[in-house]
Amino acid sequence: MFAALGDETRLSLLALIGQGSGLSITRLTRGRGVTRQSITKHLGCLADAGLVRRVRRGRETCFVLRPESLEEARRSLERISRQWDEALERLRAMVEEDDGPSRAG
Amino acid sequence: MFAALGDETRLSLLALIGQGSGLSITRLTRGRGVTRQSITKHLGCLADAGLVRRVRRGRETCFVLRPESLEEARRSLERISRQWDEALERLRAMVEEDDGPSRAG
DNA sequence: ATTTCATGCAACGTTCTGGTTGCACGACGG
DNA sequence: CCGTCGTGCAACCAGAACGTTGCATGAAAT
Repeated sequence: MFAALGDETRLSLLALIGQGSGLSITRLTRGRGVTRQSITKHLGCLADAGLVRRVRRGRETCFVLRPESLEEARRSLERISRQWDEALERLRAMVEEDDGPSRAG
Repeated sequence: MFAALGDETRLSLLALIGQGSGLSITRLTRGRGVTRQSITKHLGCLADAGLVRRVRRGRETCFVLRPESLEEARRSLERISRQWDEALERLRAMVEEDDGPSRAG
């Protein structure tokens, strides 16, 4: 999922979808200087990561955001930050004694 | 930066660094089934993305987390979610009238 | 029915990425 | 000093990712 977010095109695509929910592929392709197929692939990638959802509307395929996934990503990041905090606190505790981190792993 | 997070190895590396700050490259390589050089590259990638910082300690190079960057990533995600919320509200406003989103773009 | 529009699929080429090997260098311990 | 440990750098390879072209299909407009 972070891999899906890790591409410039996909990230901007995601932002665009977030702004105007329900945009078609052709619409999403405008002004990017790449072909529609390329965008289609990126969109597939985003959908595959669960970040967007495909909605068929007549002859066009529209995409809508799935905020739940974004939330999930944020939580992952938060978890890592939190580990950092805990590590810091543990470190501080160790410094109190003068033994050192012999069994740190 | 999301690209840096988008790799399984790097993500776990980041988590490990978060747990035991100040781990050396060789230490970080243990039990991964890949060579030290590979890990070195990943670490360079993380450092390049500003997610970790290199700290030279004698003959070994240790890595420490930079929580600020994680925070920044979380904010990006939050911004996109937020856009979604706003879009939703705008959409609702349109439905109130009975015209529909004809000039959505 | 025909034309046009929006897509989907598959094959292909090029560029990145992740991983490996081999070698050189600086730091630590005896 | 000498041997060992932990790194850094460069060359190289295989597989994945990005992007393109060409063609086929279903829906909307005329």
